[in-house]
Amino acid sequence: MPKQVDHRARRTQIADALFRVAAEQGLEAVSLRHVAAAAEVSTGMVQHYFRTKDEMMAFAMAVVQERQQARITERMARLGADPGPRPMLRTLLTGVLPLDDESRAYGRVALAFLAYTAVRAEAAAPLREQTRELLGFVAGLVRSGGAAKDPDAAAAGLLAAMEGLGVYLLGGHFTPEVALRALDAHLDMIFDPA
Amino acid sequence: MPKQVDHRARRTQIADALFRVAAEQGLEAVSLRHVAAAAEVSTGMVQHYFRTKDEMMAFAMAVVQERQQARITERMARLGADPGPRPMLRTLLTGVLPLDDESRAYGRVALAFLAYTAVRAEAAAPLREQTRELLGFVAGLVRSGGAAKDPDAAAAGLLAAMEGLGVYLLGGHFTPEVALRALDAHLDMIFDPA
DNA sequence: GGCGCGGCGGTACGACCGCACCGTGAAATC
DNA sequence: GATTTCACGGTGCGGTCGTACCGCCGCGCC
Repeated sequence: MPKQVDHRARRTQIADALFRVAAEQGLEAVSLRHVAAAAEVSTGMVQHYFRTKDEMMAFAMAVVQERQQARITERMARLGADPGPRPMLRTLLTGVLPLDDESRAYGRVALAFLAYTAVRAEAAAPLREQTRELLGFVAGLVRSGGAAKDPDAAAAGLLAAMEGLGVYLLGGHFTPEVALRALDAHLDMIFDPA
Repeated sequence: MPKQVDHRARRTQIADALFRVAAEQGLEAVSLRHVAAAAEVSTGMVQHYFRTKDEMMAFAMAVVQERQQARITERMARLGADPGPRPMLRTLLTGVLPLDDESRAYGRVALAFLAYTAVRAEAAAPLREQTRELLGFVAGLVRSGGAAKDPDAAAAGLLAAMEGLGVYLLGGHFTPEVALRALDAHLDMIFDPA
């Protein structure tokens, strides 16, 4: 056996370069050469770790999902034991929102992938699964709040509001202040109907 | 003066071809040749009406916006005189949601443009303006409903929920039934807090 | 200590891209 | 009816794309 290389680490490092390119210039600027240049490696090396561009894209999408998932669970874990459903929800939702520069960069990439999967139906399944799981989790929290008439519908609306706020934040339509105020107003309506 | 040609009509006809290509294969498949082929004209003709590709894209984006605006005002007009804020809002929001095949195609294109503008900041201004106007209108309706504590925040949340529901519908994460149920639950919370 | 194989760089190919630029044809003007 | 002017169609150029493929380098095993 020749030189030992951690394939997953190398692939992740290439995917990070892909994110940088996509966040700055959009997904259509993502080419093997550009990604290789951003990663400061040769195009041959990129090809060595991803046999085709589609394979690279699929891996990058999976990484985005994993990071999102990890970000959520990490934030939830840091919250401590059972702080009640509303703080948990708020932590979850604000954790996903693109409020700082780093998460805005990720958000741009995620949005690009979203548009990408809208046309390539076969790549949309994992995203759907993630939404489904998140929806179930949110619905459970809403239900335990006890004030919503239709917890499933409320959870779907809340998740959709978060997604929309994210889109508007990325487009610069809303400021973070407006988005957070809208989110809190929404949580008020669910947990504390006047 | 030689042959009389309605420039706007020709440009719109080309833009429609662009929409077909973008809806089926994504924005990255939009090239002068593909659009020309979809419009069943020569690439030279496309170039004659749009000096550059960017000009064509900008025009197409403007058309999407105009159609969206027209769709909204037409639906509102058909509603009759003063049916109250909640039915007006519901008509407005369901009018924008991608619930049938045609509006799903438009939605895919709009989503692609959204990701497009997330990277080209100079093209985002008209979209921002449209959101701002819509937000003002929705806020007025929410305010006249009288039940919301913070009408501006509620309007922002409602608009965001609509956008998010649209995205989830396009991605197939939500069925139209779920989306409408979530929307009605959201309107319930705003107009009829239990 | 040669050998083999994985890691990796580099090049070439065919396709497609945006765009510049040509030529032609026909309608309106004088 | 000559001329001007717009409306196209077609071709070619320079560049980038994804991908196939070759060849070297160096580590680990027999």
